[in-house]
Amino acid sequence: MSVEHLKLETMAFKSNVIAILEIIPIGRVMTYGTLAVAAGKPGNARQVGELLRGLSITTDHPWQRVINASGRISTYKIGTGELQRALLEAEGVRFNASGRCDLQRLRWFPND
DNA sequence: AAAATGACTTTTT
DNA sequence: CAAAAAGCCATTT
Repeated sequence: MSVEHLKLETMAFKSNVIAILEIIPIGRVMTYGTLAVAAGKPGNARQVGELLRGLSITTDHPWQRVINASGRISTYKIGTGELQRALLEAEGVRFNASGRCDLQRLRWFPND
């Protein structure tokens, strides 16, 4: 495989992630890991996070619908996770006392 | 080119 | 159940 091809592959991965991100229904969530799987690169959860960081929060993308595998907010490491939580609560996502949401019920996958 | 990094995840304490 | 360790992999130093 050529280096060029690999580069195109990661570019495709990134646009896939964005495309999927855009169609996550309001009030539903995806984890970094499953989003990576849906975009065609299992094991690349961290790279999904990297990409989302690049979107720099103020965009129109529904970045708030991506959370970690334990059902919690992960953005506190780069800023305040309060914003993400508020945005999610505004669309109906509830969080329990330990900061977790019901992943079993709210997890979404294309073709759910 | 080797080592560190990190919006992660899974397994093991 | 919470915390630590180990695994992971593209990107950045």
